[in-house]
Amino acid sequence: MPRSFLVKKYFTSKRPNYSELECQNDILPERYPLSELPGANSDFPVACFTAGLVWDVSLVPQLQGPASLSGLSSAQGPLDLSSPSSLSCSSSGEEDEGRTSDPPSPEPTDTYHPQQPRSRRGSKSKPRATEEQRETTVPTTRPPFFCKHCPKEYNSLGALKMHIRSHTLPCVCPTCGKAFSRPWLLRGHIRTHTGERPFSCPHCNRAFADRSNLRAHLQTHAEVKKYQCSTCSRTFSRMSLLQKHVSAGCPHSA
DNA sequence: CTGGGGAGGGGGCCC
DNA sequence: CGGGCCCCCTCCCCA
Repeated sequence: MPRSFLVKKYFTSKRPNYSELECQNDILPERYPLSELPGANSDFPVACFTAGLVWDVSLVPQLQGPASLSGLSSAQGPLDLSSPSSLSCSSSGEEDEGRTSDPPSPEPTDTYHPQQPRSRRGSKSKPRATEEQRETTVPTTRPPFFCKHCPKEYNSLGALKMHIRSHTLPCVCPTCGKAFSRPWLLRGHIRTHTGERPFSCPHCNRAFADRSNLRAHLQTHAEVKKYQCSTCSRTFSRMSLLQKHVSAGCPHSA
């Protein structure tokens, strides 16, 4: 979903790293929305094979791990259509536990359980390196914060609150009533109603409502794609395709 | 069956 | 501390 329809200020100290995307393509992204394409590393494709830019299937954890912890995908339970309240999200969502589609936590106790040590980081498949580092190098002195809806835990209240929104889904689409955890998810969803597609491909005429989808699309233009089979060296634009390739039995594996 | 688009979710970072 | 945005990932569906 458009996680990025919100035009943003680029040129700030922090820039999105699109080099990964574009380096495999030769054209400069003039039509890229927001003119944001990175200082285009128009490196040679091969140069992109650095630091894991091309995924080797051997490095991929067990395909399809517990990946889908997003039990919310079908979180379309009974929505509270009574108060669409435009695009605004009811910020008091943390309290109304009724809307979550997640099964209640086995331990429906309180939200915070300082002191109870549990496994850190209970979700994302691939934590960012910086965070990884931080966690290993900086001894966490603060007690973890536990979600009362699920077993997840966080080191900061802010992170926990953010997570809880995925249970309470305070942002409701005024058009169809679908609920989302964050305002920008809702705004992206609204694009599906309006048909707005601000992200156009610099290589073809296609346009997308979601930057992530454009990014995936750009892979289809790349000669050398991001995900590579360690056996036959064939590359794929998506992890899922690589997984299929492997599970279907790479012709070169036997 | 494969490749690709559409839609959505999550955590982290910066302001 | 919260909002906004980023990147990454996944699932579903269709050509």
